[in-house]
Amino acid sequence: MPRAGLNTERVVLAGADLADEVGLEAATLSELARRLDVRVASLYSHVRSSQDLRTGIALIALEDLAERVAAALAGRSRTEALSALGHLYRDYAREHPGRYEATRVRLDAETADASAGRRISQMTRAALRGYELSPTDETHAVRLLGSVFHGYISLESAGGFDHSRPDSRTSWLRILDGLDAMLTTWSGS
Amino acid sequence: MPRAGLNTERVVLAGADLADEVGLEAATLSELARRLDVRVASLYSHVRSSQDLRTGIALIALEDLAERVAAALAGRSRTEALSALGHLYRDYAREHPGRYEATRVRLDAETADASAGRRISQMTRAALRGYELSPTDETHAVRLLGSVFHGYISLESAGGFDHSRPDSRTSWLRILDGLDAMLTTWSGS
DNA sequence: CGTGTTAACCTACAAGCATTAGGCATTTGC
DNA sequence: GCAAATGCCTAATGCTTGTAGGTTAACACG
Repeated sequence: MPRAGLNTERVVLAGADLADEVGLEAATLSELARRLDVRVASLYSHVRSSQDLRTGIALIALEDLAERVAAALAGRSRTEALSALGHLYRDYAREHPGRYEATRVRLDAETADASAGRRISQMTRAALRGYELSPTDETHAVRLLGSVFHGYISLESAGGFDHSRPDSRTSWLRILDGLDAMLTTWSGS
Repeated sequence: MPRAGLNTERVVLAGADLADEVGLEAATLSELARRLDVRVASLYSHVRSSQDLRTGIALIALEDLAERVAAALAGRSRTEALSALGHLYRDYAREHPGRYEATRVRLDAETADASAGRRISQMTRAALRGYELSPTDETHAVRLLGSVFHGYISLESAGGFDHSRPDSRTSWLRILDGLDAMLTTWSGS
């Protein structure tokens, strides 16, 4: 019988696609094996554990995001950069819900440090430079943006804004606008 | 042999406590049965399913929160109300991490409608009245606050702000301050 | 004080997932 | 063509959820 010809990368990629389809929770090794037409035990040659698969998906997602962040921020600053970042995250979460979910799994310190996560926060920080905040406020701002982006996306994907007016996109625009104004105000304080 | 004397309320309460201790994910019916010194199957007399238990925990948590929100908002408006709300959520999430997590489980429309969640959003809306926003902006503001609170708490509890300066509380204060300023600005637009 | 009903609890079982151990077969490098 | 590495397998264990159906304690009532 012919082999599937798997390796770690292919397994994790297939895992990421599966997570996008059925949600991270439901992206089990069993289901993955079924899709790859392979026995569950075989996956353990490529992935250490179920948790390890999730970590792998998270790393892929962070790489994806870092790439998009870099592209989105090129040549932009302040209002434009902020808006680009906001839309980017929201779009990514819609396009790749499973991968996005995975970015919230806890990584141990070393893994997190070696991940694209660091690059992302550095780029975000750099994008905020246009607001001319104090270094401390820059940190607060990075945390604020992370919170709003993640929080909004999370509530939205949980269906929190469905069936209620105004539509979600309108709120999103208004919020990005508000954040821009807020950071502009921070410049002076 | 003596009976444990359980009923739905006691089981769900014990489930909530368990979730606070070990996390919502790890609060399984098996573990719960172990703690209550009862067989797993017996729990099915009180709870329809594992998901049903989680829903029950969510409803408890929403009740808890509604109560606290009501107390926190009494006699406060604008800056004070916003700050009280912010601290309240953050404190609750620290005090009852499992219950807080449960507030994020998807509820079906009827359940959500009958839950304390509605009351919470109504009270939140009322608290914002002091900013004299347009009805539309009031909705945007409720969504923004929900996003920031949930997002920050989520990132913080995932350890995102550990081992980095300035400490998390300082950022939290700064962010609440910024939100207040932002809503104040919205009044005029 | 029996007696019947209800509710609490049980045993037994089936099915799904994660994980490990150990073995066979296909590729690949030499 | 052969050895080593790699890919995949079967088998078995343990944990979780969930269902079916049986037993017994508690309690109200004649």
